[in-house]
Amino acid sequence: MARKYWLVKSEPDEFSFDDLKKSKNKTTYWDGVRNYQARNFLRDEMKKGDLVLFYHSNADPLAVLGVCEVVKEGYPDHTQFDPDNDHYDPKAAPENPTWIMVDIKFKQEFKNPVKLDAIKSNAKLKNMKLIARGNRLSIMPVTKEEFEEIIKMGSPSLALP
DNA sequence: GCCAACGTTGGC
DNA sequence: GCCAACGTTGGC
Repeated sequence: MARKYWLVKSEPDEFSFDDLKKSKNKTTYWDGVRNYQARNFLRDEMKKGDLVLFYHSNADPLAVLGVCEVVKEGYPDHTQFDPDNDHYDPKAAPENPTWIMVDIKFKQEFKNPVKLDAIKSNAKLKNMKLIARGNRLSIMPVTKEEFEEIIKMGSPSLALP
């Protein structure tokens, strides 16, 4: 199976790219996704070794900060069972979890964060879901071509395996 | 802070 | 199963 490419959004006030870099083993579990379409990506399609663009939403600047990698495939998001957690879901049952998370690991920080404006004005990126009208998905697939173009804009010298 | 767009909920 | 109401997202 060929490697897939993704983009995840995070509000840096909640969890920033820097927070990921400072996490233990530069790895975190991607909890709190409560959208079925995004859940299906987490559960069915994100595989170990897939590469992920890390985007800051509701932020200044609005930009892709760098790249991380899926290091653990979909497993139950424990926060759905925790009444004290903001993402608690009273309808979720441990024997049949509704919500799924993966683990991602920091891989590369861009020299130049790739700003939303730059993405919008790049003709090669005009079909990115990120800039589609009304898009609210927090996890979305990115094509190989789009991924490579973003890399080129962010860290021209970076060679990816 | 505004508001358009979208997903979810719940009454019928 | 429809759809109005509501809550959330996220750029501006």
